[in-house]
Amino acid sequence: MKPTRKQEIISRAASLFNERGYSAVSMRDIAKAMDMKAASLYNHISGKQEILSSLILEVAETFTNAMQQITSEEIASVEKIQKIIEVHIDITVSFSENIATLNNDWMHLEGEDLKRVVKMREDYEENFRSIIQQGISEGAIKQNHPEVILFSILSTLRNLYLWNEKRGKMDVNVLKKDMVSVMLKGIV
Amino acid sequence: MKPTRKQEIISRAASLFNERGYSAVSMRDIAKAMDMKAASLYNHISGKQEILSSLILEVAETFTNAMQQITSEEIASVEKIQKIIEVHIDITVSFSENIATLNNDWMHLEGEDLKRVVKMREDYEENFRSIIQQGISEGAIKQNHPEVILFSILSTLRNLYLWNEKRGKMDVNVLKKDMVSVMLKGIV
DNA sequence: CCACAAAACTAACGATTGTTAGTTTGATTT
DNA sequence: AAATCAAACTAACAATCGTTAGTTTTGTGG
Repeated sequence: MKPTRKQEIISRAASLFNERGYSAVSMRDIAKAMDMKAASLYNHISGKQEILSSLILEVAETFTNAMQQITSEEIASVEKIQKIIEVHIDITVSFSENIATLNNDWMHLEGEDLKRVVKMREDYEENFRSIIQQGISEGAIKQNHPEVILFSILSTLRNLYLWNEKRGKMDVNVLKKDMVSVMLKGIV
Repeated sequence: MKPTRKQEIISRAASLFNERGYSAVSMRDIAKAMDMKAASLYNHISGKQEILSSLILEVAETFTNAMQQITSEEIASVEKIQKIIEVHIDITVSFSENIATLNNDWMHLEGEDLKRVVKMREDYEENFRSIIQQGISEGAIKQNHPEVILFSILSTLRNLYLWNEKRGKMDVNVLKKDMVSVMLKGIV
């Protein structure tokens, strides 16, 4: 399916947001990238804020759904963490610019959208935290501070999108294997 | 020593940059946080860009110096990585808002400052990469893809600043021990 | 207490911001 | 060929941007 004009606008805007950030990109910048005038954008979208929220909500919901799926599975905690890593890689491949916008510009969301995204993020982290804690109490995960484990893995996963040139040359399955190995078993 | 007026301005501006990003913070916002009018800021600084570049250059040079110090030491590669982790934690404690600005707003630097910061970043990564590669060739580090190791550790370290409320309750030395353990030896 | 300098102020500038109103173009359908 | 409608356009708006010029206030050392 070829993308609608609206989808094109959102996609080009995402590239610009990722280069300079939401606030530094004007509607005229987006229009220029589309080869049109700023006013014409409003035939397709209701405003700058709609571009931001559709970029962010799309990927935030994708992550939420993936996490709920994994949480509900009846497998060992370590296996759940492995699946989280793999699903992060998959989503990053498909939504790399949405993720960049989520990471960098979520605070420019307004009203209900902002609340929803913050809530989804908190829930996501809480689910992840539970998995780690269960792994520790089962003895499958070492007794490090759970927050340190959570933070280390999540930081790496959330920044995967920064890594697209190098990742492009690397097979996704090899990447998954290496990431899982480094994060679960360490490097020494 | 009590801070100069200029230092106060830069420090308050850093807080605002971290909440909303450089582009979304106006000189009038900074002035309001200082309880003065925007024009008065110019008695102390040459412009918005000077605030940004002094925040970023200060911490970028701190990292560069620390890395050069570690590189020059005659210790095992794994020990070097451990020192990098520890020094990142120390610098994050002292310069957390500078680091946030470096991470999020470096692209709004202009001219020579931008070039310098990008160069320092590349050099830093290259030094880190060499240490990892030497560790692998010595057999002290597992044969994962070096870029995966570099990226995983660096992502975690660069995002430490996001973690200040929780870290505040945690002893820095305990944090260092846990971080080193998680990143070097894994979690399972 | 006066002189001087540092640091605040008011006012304004030209540029740019997101957005709206009203109009024209161009393609498709009747 | 006429009618229709989506999608482009021009023009303009009020607000805000970083910054400058010129003036007044504030505090300090002689």
